[in-house]
Amino acid sequence: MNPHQDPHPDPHPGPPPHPPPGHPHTTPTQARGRRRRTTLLTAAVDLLTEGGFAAVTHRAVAQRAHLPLAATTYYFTSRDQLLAEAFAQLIETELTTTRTWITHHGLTAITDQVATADRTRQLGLWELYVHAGRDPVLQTIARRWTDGCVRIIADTLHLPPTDPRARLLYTTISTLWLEHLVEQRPLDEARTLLHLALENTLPPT
Amino acid sequence: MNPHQDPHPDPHPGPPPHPPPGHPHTTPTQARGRRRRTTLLTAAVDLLTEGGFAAVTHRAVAQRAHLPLAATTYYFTSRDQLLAEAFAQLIETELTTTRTWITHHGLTAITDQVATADRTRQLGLWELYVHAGRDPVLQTIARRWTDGCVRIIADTLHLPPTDPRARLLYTTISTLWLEHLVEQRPLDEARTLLHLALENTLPPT
DNA sequence: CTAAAATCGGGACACCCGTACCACTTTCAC
DNA sequence: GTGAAAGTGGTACGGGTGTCCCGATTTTAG
Repeated sequence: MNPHQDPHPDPHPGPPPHPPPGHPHTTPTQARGRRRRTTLLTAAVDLLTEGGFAAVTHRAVAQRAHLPLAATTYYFTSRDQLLAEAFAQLIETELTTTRTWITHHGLTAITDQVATADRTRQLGLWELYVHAGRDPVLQTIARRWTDGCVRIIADTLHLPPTDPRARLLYTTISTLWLEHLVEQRPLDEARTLLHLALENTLPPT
Repeated sequence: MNPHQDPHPDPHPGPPPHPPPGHPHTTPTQARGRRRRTTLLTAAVDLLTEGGFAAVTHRAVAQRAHLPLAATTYYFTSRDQLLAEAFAQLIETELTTTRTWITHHGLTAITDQVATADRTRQLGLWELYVHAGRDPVLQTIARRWTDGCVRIIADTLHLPPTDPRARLLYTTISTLWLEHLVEQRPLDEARTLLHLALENTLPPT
């Protein structure tokens, strides 16, 4: 990932009056800059969902955003940071999307939501999720993802957020989802198993 | 993945007397060659489990196997084929390992097996599993993996291989495993949930 | 023993990558 | 207005990658 490692040891330490000469690497102060930054970010998210993980390169992102190559290094310290922010944004939108879907269609319709949504998009999501196991920064984002999903299930079933039954149901849904995505197993099996899981964990009152 | 695409359109079709001049790309006829091929394969598996997915490059594999770079392209048509075979082998060994573990220690001890085993190794496994969603060849191997795991659970619980309860239990175990791997959640929670799942799906007789 | 087939391995090609450089323009505080 | 700060973008560098070429070597068939 890092061809060179710290080619500028900065022989004269001390509080830099500013980051190098230029390079905000955070939220820019000017309006256009902020717009550009978010443009780059959404371009990164799109690439992530299309070609997965390896498709998010500086050049590809810049081209997708119709910005020069140097813009990516200007607004983001490194590819890793870009990836992390893209991951976080992807997860937030995904969480709100599924939450509204479930409140409208009910929990058991989650199988249809999975079937409907963009397959490669979800593959990119899981790809990055697994990759998070090797990167502490991404790891916290991954936890946010799992917690969010469990929370949605708990809310839908009117359970307390920490009820182990919600957690348990999520484990089943998660695997069914991932298997459908990766192995393209038929949806009927997933539906059947989901109903079975619901009966097991929430015996009919 | 493919810098060039088919630079040799082979203007004179017809059954090639042999693959190009050399290049078996399958099991070699000579003993030494067969040994070399498996050496490369295990080197690929090792790299896969250490650095994940992106670490399996021709050069890295060759160096690990103490063979020249050209050996990798000689015994495997492409990096993708190498990856596929490494994936298949990794899964077979993993399946037999967990099977013997479970028959010795019982199903609920699976959490300890997960805790014991090499973390990066399992991350590489899941990484490739998700990647299989984009590659039909890997997809069949991924199915073999899931089916094998379900089969192990069914056998352990003396259930018929297609019993949905075994399938359901696997979904829970799978997610708990993956979450422990990626998010490094505490093992206690996993143990508790596993017991809960067992009680739910197999009510005490 | 000999020729053909299989195998070997060093080097090269073409490409893509992340990042840094640096002259240039725009924006903004005073 | 004016100078500093922020932003901009073409370009270059050093490195890694998959794959191929092709002469040299080994194995094997006849």
